Amino acid sequence: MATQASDTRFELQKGRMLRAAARCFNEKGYSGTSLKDVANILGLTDAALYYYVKNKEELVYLCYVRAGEVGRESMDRAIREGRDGLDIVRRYLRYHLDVMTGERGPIAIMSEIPSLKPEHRDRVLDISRAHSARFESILQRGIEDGSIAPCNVRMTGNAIMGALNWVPKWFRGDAAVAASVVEEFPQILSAGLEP
Amino acid sequence: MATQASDTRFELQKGRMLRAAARCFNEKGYSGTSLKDVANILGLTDAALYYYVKNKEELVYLCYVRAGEVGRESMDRAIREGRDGLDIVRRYLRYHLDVMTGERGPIAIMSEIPSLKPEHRDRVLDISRAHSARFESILQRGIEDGSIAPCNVRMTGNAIMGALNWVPKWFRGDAAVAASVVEEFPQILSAGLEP
DNA sequence: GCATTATTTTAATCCAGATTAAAATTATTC
DNA sequence: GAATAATTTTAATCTGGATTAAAATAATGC
Repeated sequence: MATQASDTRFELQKGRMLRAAARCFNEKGYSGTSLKDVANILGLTDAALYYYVKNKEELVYLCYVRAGEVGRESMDRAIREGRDGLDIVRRYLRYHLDVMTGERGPIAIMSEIPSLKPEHRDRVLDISRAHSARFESILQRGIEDGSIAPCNVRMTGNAIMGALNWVPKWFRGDAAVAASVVEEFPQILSAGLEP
Repeated sequence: MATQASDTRFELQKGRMLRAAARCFNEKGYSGTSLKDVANILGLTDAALYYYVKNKEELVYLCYVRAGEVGRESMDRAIREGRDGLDIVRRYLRYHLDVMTGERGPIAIMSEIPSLKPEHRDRVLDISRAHSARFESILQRGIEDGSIAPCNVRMTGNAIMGALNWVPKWFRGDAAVAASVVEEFPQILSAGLEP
């Protein structure tokens, strides 16, 4: 057995597997996706996936953790580079959409959190809630620095994150559409925030 | 508001079943929902559901058809009553959210369309696409009558419908939150449309 | 009340797809 | 180029919830 963190081949293949799984889950739904479907994309047999993951539940869990990491990275970068609240929101949306629709995508929609085992479910919920809370605090910051009009940050956050999370539902990998999404979505979603 | 045969005992119970199923699917995910879960809410045994529905696939299908009908009714009413494009958009959002968060709700998130059997899947996709197309044409009408600023109606439609469709993901039946959603969401989602 | 129909339960079976163990292959090390 | 470790496959088993048939109960009409 390899020391997982250092073994590049193992980690590369595992990453490919998570992306293939995310694609399947988004396109075929959870129940409509068998391990065979995921394995086929990789040119493997379903049983081979068990070398990388304990079971299907863990596969889903890791897809969700990965989705969370990608979201956090986009937000980190936006906060680092943005000038004010509104600018950070727009950057976050752009960076995140860029990943979602690009090479590192797709990102799994978290539709099956409740069927994860308790520890995994709680972990994913924590990640998810922390992300929402961070986004709301960016909105709050924007209100305070005058770049965003006063609003209910909870509801506004729900609205924007909802539109964002729904993207994988209709986006199917078309590069032209991807460009259009990255270009226009941030503007569309943040237009209503201006004072 | 066709009440049709829905006042028979059979239809009433079937309606209750669909609402219970929608609630389970939204809260526990599709794979996390057994027929027993749905039956328990109704004080029945899982096998009893087969009196109302051929199988689980049909249960999901009917949840989605019902979601489509509710959406269409809200849109019909908004078009009937609205003054201009923007006003119709706002009314649609309010009417639809009112149903989603009210007594007739919840409405199932369509997460498992791909695992429906072909005829059902195609039917739901048709309904879903028609609904999106109608919404886009309302946006277009708003642009033409000057109530909405020129925009990419496809993308703007995707954004607004995404935020709307995501609501059942975080809304859990709290009446105070429901009031807040119905009150604020339409404004939040349409603020960016004004010229 | 009695016959008929509607609804629900009990008690099984069924089955697709997850999971596993062992064997086979492929890569790596020295 | 053996020896060892990493990866994948083959060929089963296992399993939980879906499904079904028949029997039991409740409702309705006459």
